[in-house]
Amino acid sequence: MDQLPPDSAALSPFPLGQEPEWLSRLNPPQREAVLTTQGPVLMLAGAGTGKTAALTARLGNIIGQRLAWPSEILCVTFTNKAAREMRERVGHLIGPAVEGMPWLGTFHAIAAKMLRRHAELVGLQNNFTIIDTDDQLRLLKQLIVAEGLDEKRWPARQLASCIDRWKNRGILPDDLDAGESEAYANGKGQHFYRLYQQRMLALNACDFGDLLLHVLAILRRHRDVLEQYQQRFKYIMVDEYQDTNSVQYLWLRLMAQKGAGQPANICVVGDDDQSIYSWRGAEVANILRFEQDFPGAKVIRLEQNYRSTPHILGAAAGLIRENSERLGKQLWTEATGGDKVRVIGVWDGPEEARRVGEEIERLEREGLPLDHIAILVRAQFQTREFEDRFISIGLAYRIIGGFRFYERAEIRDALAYLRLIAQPSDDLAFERIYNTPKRGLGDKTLEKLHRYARAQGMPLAAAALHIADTDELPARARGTLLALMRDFARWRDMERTSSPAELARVVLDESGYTGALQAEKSAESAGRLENLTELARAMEDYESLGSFLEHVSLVMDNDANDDTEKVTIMTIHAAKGLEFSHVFLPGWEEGVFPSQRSLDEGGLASLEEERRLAYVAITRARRQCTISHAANRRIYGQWTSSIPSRFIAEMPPAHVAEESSLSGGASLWRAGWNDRADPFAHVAQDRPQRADHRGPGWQRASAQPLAPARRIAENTRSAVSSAAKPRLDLRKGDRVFHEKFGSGTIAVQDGNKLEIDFDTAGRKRVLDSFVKPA
DNA sequence: TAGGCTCCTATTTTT
DNA sequence: TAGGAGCCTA
Repeated sequence: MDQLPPDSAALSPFPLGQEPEWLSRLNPPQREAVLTTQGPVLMLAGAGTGKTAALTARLGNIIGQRLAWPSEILCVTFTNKAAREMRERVGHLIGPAVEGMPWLGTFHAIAAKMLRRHAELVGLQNNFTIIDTDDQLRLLKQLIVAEGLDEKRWPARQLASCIDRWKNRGILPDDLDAGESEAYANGKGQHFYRLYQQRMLALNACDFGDLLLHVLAILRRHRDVLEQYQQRFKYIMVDEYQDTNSVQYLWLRLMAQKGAGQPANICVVGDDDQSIYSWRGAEVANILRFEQDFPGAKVIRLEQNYRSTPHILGAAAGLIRENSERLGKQLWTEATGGDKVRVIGVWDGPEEARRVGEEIERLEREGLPLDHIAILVRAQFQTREFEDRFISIGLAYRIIGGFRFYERAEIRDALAYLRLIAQPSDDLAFERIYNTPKRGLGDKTLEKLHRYARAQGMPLAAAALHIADTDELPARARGTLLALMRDFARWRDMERTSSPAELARVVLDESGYTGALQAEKSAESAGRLENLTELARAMEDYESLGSFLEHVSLVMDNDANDDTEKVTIMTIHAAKGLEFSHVFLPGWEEGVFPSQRSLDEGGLASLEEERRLAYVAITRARRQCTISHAANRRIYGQWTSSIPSRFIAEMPPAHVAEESSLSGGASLWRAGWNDRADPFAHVAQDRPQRADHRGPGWQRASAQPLAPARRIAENTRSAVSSAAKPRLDLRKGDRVFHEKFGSGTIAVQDGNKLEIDFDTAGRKRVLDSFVKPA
């Protein structure tokens, strides 16, 4: 493995001794992947094997060798983050030439770009709107109700997920077979799918699935367009190929086709063992049959892992070996030593959070920065336990996930205003804001508007203007509508002369939106106002409203620009592609992980996906991986007891160290229980909201003999952290604002820790970095 | 029309 | 448990 294959030197296009550093530091398989520039290549890259380095080096080599211009390379990723990272890293290799890579981006961004060029071929205008799931659901709901169906019996969500699935597979309404149509409302699936697509065209709108589906339809129906792209793209590269769905696959295959006898220059990178998005339409089969799809494909395995210790790799490898249907890889590392994967059994959820918290405090005392530590969970609800605990012990954490920036209600509202300015026919945007902020326009008015708009065949905004001339509406509603439409006319004028950011600020102000939020004065409203400010700030980078709107629907994500050291809490899905020195994996219990739903539905395939998820989780860790399982857990307010996850037993014992607090803890508890009236009153004080829990788990946890030890740990900790400098701008008695708890008054200041009497949430201990002066 | 009350549901979520 | 959605009443 560490010997260069004989032909390797010959492969090098550089004279001996003059190789650039980025090439010579690659290992042999990476090098082979970089230097194989003709024909299809499948790069099977295990976790932590330097996949991105190889991929960017390959790009750099192709451009550096002048095998293609940057504009002749199609390079697709799944996330904006990956695209950004790739652009940056290639930039380091080839310099400003990277600016000329217009076709490096996410599938959706690239598809949108193509679609804007050829929109008329599918009946759209090139300024079509890209709608999000929220708009999609509202639209579907309208259709369902309009067709006289009970929306409760046949939820819009269900229809949305059917349509999504069909689109992911490249099925148009006409191609849908009767069996599939059965999936919604007794065979009405096809009917609704067709209605929805018609409505989308009428609205000049696309959902995410449409972007790819429309482009596929164009490529299939218009040879000239297809050939144009086939000729343009001399090279195609695809990251995370195991996550492609059918449309993406068909799309790539069409584009990669060359004339007879010419090999397709397509290079895909992926890892079948890290395929965890089948529920979003990803087809592992795409990567499994790459060699058949592209005959003569060279398969290159990247198996040398640069991330984890042998024990971590061994545990992960043993686990994933339980799966069938694998291309098979054997990860290895030159690293030696390191701890075994730890498995800890605890009594219940709160104890688990306590243990993890103590462990993290210990690591912190040993000098490990908090941002090297992550807690990776199967499902969002698991984060709460940790959040509660970390707040009470004053441990800095950050939760990744939940709402993305542009999914927040206030951002969507603001965007709806802007969309309606850019496109008066955007009915969905109109509906969203016509009574936001509240201006006294209700359902009755909207219904009339709808009727009028349909009868006249015009968009809602136009109908609003027209109807104001009639007696259809009461005078007050008429006046309000007219005023609103006048505002829009004014904003549209302004759009031509002002920057998007300026326009946004004016619109939010003049519409009364910010005013309404300011008047609200709730814990959330302050945060919302801040988000709106942030939105306007983000718009400053854009020339036109149109370019901003395109960007926001496809590319905008909120990387918390927060550089303080914090423990990261997130789902395993969100952690794919990341690495941490120390990783905690809580909740490895049957029913939680693997999740109950995957056990109930989906059979073996879905169990194997859970197992891949476990594999991804373990391989995030560089030095230490700690798995825990609790005997009791409260899920949806119900105490449930569970057994350890099967995945624990599937890891080879040689790489695992098991410890349990259960036997010792429980027997000690039994011995001492009668002697103590309420030995853990202080625990209850910590969490008064939990004092009424009388479930067995709670009682046992309260009685945990670990608690005194914990008290000591906390004392030690505060002795240490008293040294942390208090903030000079805060003092006892000051009014402050906390994002989660709202406003309150500082009662105690202890180093960087505060005890605050919150107006609504009561007294809490928090870190001063979490509050700001009110 | 708006706010209050009750009922219902509940993974993962790159775009 | 908790949040959202829909229904009902002032």
